[in-house]
Parts: sequence; C-alpha cells; structure tokens
Amino acid sequence: MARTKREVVTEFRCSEILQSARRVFAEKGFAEATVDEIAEAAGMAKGTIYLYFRSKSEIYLAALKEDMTRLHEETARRMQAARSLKESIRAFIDTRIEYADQHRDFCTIYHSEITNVLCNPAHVPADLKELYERQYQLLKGLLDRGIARGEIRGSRSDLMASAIYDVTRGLIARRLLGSAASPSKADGDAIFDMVWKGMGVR
Amino acid sequence: MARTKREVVTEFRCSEILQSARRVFAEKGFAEATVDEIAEAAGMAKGTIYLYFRSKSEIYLAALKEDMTRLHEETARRMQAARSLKESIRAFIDTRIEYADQHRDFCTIYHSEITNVLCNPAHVPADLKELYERQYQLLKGLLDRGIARGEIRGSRSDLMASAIYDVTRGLIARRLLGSAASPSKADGDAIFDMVWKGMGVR
Amino acid sequence: MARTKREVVTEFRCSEILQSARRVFAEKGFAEATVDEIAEAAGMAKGTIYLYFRSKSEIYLAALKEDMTRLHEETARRMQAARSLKESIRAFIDTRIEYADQHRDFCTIYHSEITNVLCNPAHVPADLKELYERQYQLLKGLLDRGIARGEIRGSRSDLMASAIYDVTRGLIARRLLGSAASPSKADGDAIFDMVWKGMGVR
Amino acid sequence: MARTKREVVTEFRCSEILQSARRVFAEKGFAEATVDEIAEAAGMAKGTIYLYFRSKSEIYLAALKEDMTRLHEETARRMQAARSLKESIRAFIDTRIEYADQHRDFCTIYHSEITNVLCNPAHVPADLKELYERQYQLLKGLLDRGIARGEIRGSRSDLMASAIYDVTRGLIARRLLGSAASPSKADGDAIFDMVWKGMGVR
DNA sequence: TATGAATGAGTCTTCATTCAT
DNA sequence: CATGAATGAAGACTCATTCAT
Repeated sequence: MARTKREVVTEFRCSEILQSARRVFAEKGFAEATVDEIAEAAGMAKGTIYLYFRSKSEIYLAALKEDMTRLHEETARRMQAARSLKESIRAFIDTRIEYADQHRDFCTIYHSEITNVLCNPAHVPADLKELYERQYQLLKGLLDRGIARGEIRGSRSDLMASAIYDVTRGLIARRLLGSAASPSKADGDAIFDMVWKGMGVR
Repeated sequence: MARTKREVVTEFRCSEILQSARRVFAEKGFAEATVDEIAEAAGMAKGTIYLYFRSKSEIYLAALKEDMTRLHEETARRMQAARSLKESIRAFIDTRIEYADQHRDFCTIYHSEITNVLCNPAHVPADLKELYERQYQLLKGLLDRGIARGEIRGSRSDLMASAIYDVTRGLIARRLLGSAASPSKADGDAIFDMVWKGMGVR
Repeated sequence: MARTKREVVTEFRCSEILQSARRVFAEKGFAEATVDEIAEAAGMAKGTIYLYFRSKSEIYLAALKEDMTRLHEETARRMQAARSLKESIRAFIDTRIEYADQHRDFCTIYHSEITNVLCNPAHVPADLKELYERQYQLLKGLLDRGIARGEIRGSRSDLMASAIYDVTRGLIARRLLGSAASPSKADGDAIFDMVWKGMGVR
Repeated sequence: MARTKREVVTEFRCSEILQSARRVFAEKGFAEATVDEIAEAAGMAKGTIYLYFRSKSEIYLAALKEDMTRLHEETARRMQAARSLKESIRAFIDTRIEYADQHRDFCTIYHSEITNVLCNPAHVPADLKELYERQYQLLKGLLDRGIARGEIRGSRSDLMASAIYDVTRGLIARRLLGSAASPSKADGDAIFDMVWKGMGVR
C-alpha cells in the first residue's frame, strides 16, 4: 500500500510535467523549448524534472506517446462500435476532430512530429512509428474488408487509407489555426462526403 | 556593367549556399543543422556565408522561398495550360509529384515547415505564409469557377481545395519515404480518381 | 545508560557508512563518487547519511582518519614490541604491508590522499596532516635514537625516515595493483634488505 | 608556408592553454578546476579553449603527457651520457629533482596522477601508462645490465628500480612542499648514497 | 530516527555571429 | 571579397544538501 502511494505520486508528478511540457513544446517546438521553461510551467525546480525523466527528449516522446495512445484507443473504440463501413469511417474522422479540439497542444506537437515520421524516419523512435502505423492500419484493415465484401469498388486501399488520414489531418491543422470557425460537425460532414464519394462505394 | 558582374557573382554565391543548405537542412532539420556544415558543404568559409545572408534563419527561409516560388510558378503555368477543370486539377497534382521527385531535399524541408505554417503561424514570416496561401488559392479559384459554371456540385470549395492539397502532400511525403515504389503515374492516377469522384463533378 | 544505547547505535551507523564509503571512494575516487552510491552501498537512504555526517567531505575524511589511526596504532604497537632497531624497522614495513593486504580499499584512498598531503597541503585538514606526521615521527625518532647510540652512521634521519616510508608505500601500491604476485614476506625481505644496507648500519 | 603559419599559431595557442591549465590543475586538482578558470588564466574566452581541445580531460591529459615526455627525454639523455652505472643512477635522480624544481605545477599534477596509474589503472589512458612504464624500464634495464655484468649483487632489479623511483618521487614531493629547504645537491647526495648502498654494489 | 522527493547552484559544451587580417 | 579564429550567451544535466513527512 505504501508502494501504491509512491506510485500515485509519481504518476501525478509525471502527468504534471507532461502537461506543462505539452504547452511549452506546442508553443516553441522541441528545439526552442527549454527544460527550465517546462519546469517553471510545472511549478517545480529543474532538478525535479530529472527525477522523473531522463532527458528532454524523453519528456517529449512520453508526452507524444501518451496522447497518441489515447487517441488511438479512442479511435479504435469508436470504430468498433460502428455498425457499418460508413459509420466506421465517420467515427475515425469525428474522433480525431473532437480529440484535436480538446487537446490543441497535443495536435500541434503531433503534426510536427508526424511530419518527421514521414520525412526523417531515421530520427524517430520505433514505438512512435508503430503507433503511427497502427492508426493507418485501423483504416486500411477496414477498407480491405470493405473491398473484400464488395462494398468498395477501388483496389488501392493503401492510398484510400492515406487519403482519409491526410484529409482529416489537414482539416484538423486548419481548425487549430482558427481559420475554420465552422462547427466541427459541418467540417466533418463535408470531409466525410468527399471521402465517401472518392472511395467509389457501391 | 561592373555592377552587373558583381550581381552575377553574388547570385552565384547565394545559390551555391542555398543548394548546400537544402541538403543539410533536409538531412538534419533546422535546429540540428549548423552553419559550419552548410559552409563546408558549400566549400567556403563560415564567414563567407554571412556576407550573403544575415543569419541561419535567413538562409533557411531563402532556400524555402526560392523553391516554393519555383514550384508555384510551374504549377500555375501548367494549370493555365490545361484545357479543362479536370486537366487543371490533374496538372496541380502531377506538377507537385514530379517536382518532389526532382527536389527531394526541398520537399523534406517544405513538409516540415508547412506544418509550422499551420501549427505555429506566429513564428512563420509573412512572405512564406503568402506563398502558401497562393498555392491554395490556385486550387480554390479554380474550384470556385467550376462551381460557378455548374461543373461541380458541392459548395465547400475551401475544403475541397484543402483536401486536394492535403492528399497530394501526403502522397508525396510517403513517396519520399520510399514506401511508394509505384510509378508516379499510377499514384497520380489513383489520387486524382479519388479527388475527382470526391468532388462530385457533374 | 539510555545515552549509551544511542551512542552504540550511532557508532554502528557511522561505521556502516564509513565501510561503504571506503568501497565507493576506492573504486571511483572522491570526485566521481556520489553520496547516493554510498547510501545505496550502505543500504540506507541518502538523508540518513546526513544524520551522521555533515558532508561528503566529512565522510571521506572520517573514513581516512579512522583507518590511518588504526594503522598508526598497530604500527606503533609492533614497533614498540620489537627488541632492536632492526626488528623495529622490519616491524614498520611488515605492519604496513599486512595492513594493506587486509584493507585494500583504505590503501587506495590513502595513497591518493597522501599525495595531496604532500602536493596540496592547503586543502588538507590539520588532523590528517598530523596523523601523517606521526607516522613519520615513529620512524624518525627511532632513527635518531639509533644515530645517537652510534648504531647508524649517517646523519640525515629525516631523509632516511622518508625513504623507508616511500619505499614501503611504493611497494604497497604496486602490490595493490596485483603486479606483485610475490608473497608479502619475500617483498618485505627485499625491501628491508635495501633499506637496511642503505642506512649504512654499524 | 601559410600552412606553417597556422600551425605555429595553433601550437602557440595550445601551449598557452596548457600552461594555464597546469597552473589551475596544480592548484585545484582536476575535479575542482573549471574550464572557465583555465580560459581566464589563459586570457581567452571559454569557447576558444574548445577550438584547440575537445574536452577538459583532453587538456589535462595533454598537459601531463607533454611534461612526462619532456621529463622522460631529458632523463634518458642524461642517463645515456653517463659513463658508469653509478653516474647513470645519479643522473636519473638529479634530472628529476631539477626538473621538479623548474616545473612545480607539473609535479603536483604528476604526483596526483601517478598515484592513479598505480591505484586505479582502469581509469588511466594507455599512453600515460606507457610513459610511466618507460621511466621505470629506464632504471630496470640499467640495473639488469649491472647485474649481468656482476656490478650489482642483488637479484630483484624490479624492486630496486621501484625503490629508486619511489625514493626520488618522495623527495621531490617533500621539496615541493617547501619543507626541504636544503639545496637540491645535498638532498640528491643523501638519497643517492642510500640507494647506492642499498643496492649492495660490488 | 529514517526517508527520499525536491531543490537549484554549478559545469561542461555547443554554435551563431563577429571581426581583424 | 574571403577567411576562420575568437567570442560568450545559452542550455542540458548532475548532485550535494535540505526538509516535510
């Protein structure tokens, strides 16, 4: 039970740090952010940070990983709850838009980093790549099944999955910017409509 | 005329520097790249770099701007040469895929930076934002005209333009990764097919 | 009597700490050793260390002092038990070789520190210097008496004492290294033989 | 020729740095010395130091190595110039005493470090160990030849060499301390006398 | 008394930028 | 114009020491 208490404290500290780190990284980017700033944002001394994380990189990665995992889980959950191919794709798009609206800092970091997954894969740790890949497979697997069942006419499930992913990602980025003042529902509708038609269903 | 000679030399030096800078920035990213490396890659002394550019940032921005301008011009030229809405969109996609295949370094940098245009607009200089905006308007204007002419059914030209942009961008990123071994023609076809259907033409 | 109990506990704790400290300091040297390591080696929390010692330095010094005192006492005891000048010098050498074989950690620290007594006397606390001086006087006094009695021809008891001390010290250092696989007896014999002849006795 | 000029400057800078480093390291020891202090002592900015040396350790080692090499060369030269075994040993002792009187900083560092060669050989770079070994071999080789020629009676040339080395080292250390106000000649005489008699010559 | 989380001063090292040659 | 040595500000990380529990 004493063990549990320590664990609770540790977890709390870590999440405080990660929360502050997200803010700072989102605002400044990885390179410009300093550990001092993160510590100050978290209301603790720099040394304390190093009790919970080994390095600045580790903080960054941990923050990203935590959020990506949450996003993945939520996306997967809602896609599984869907009754049809259509609903499932819709769930993918909606989950992400909503998550982005609720975790703006995460999205800023995420979009920067995902660019690197694609552009400099050598510098990206394996577990992050895997998290990215899993998201993609969520869609690709769905589309493959749709193709197998004859629901979708096309053959390039890879490009379709990527396209859905990319369009959603772009929409979110623009919403973050504030340029898209439209309600998420309207944007999601429009995006989905395009995607759905683009897939040439039935 | 003496003036002209100097200008020619200056221009030549600048382009040498920018060329090397692209290589280095593409490989290491902005933060990890050092001016020393750029100088060495350009075969000149570090001090010389500062005769032509005021700072590391300025080099970065100049390289990016030059390429974006070229890409924009080429895209605009080929879109104007197109005979129809369909051909014009196809031209947008193809130009970019081809340009990316020929200027891999640029694309790596470009994708990183465009993410920032969207995510941290405050840190991005106005002229870069404008270049980005112009690309987007190339598409949006086209679509608006298509809608006005009744060729396209939908109403959200903004989202359509973004979607075309994003899907193309995503495709290019994946091709850079080498994952897309397929010929650019096939990928372009597939992407265009989706986009075209997604727009609900006629 | 309650007082005594506390004292016993305190003494026990201190000696636990000093024992671990010796191991750590011997392995890493003063600067590289951390209080954390000492605490861990002693099986207690870092804070506990500070209940018994004011600082890392103090631990170091206490460990050294304790051992030097013991060594001094043992040396003095055996020298006093000796029947002759010859036996007495032999006792000095043998005691030290044996002590070193039994307390390797101490010797490592001791040799490092004694160097400083000689090289940077300003940084060495007075009581340590005094302990060093006492060892030296043990020899010097003996030799002075030998000279007075006409047993030794030479006049520089200071240099003789130092030489005996230094040769013994060097031998021990090399034995610690493991390079001297020869039995301590043989090494002691050889050293003593040189020293004895070198003193020009009779 | 331009090449030569740069080399000259580099060499000059390095020697400035090493000179200051010797002072600082001698006074504070390796761990307590800071690169800032060395830079200040050398009258240059901290960054400049790093143009010539990769790390604090490298400076330390370079300073030590340079001096040890010089000392070794001088010792070897004077021993070779000697006409007899006796003169040769005398040359060993005298060279070192004189060198120490002229390079007090070096000696302080040297004695600290040599202790580590013996106590923590694992932490000492190979080239330093080799320099130490060479000094020892200078003596041992000499003694082996003396034994072979029947000039020396004993058999333990290893212990004799060590003893000569250790006695000299101890004398120097004490002279550094200022405690030995006697002229180097007198001290050298006395030491040599002991050593010579101790060896049991003829 | 014992703990170990928290602190923050202190250090090495890097690198964009300047400037004397 | 070109050079590259010099600068020094800035930042990641460590660890002796403290103190609330």
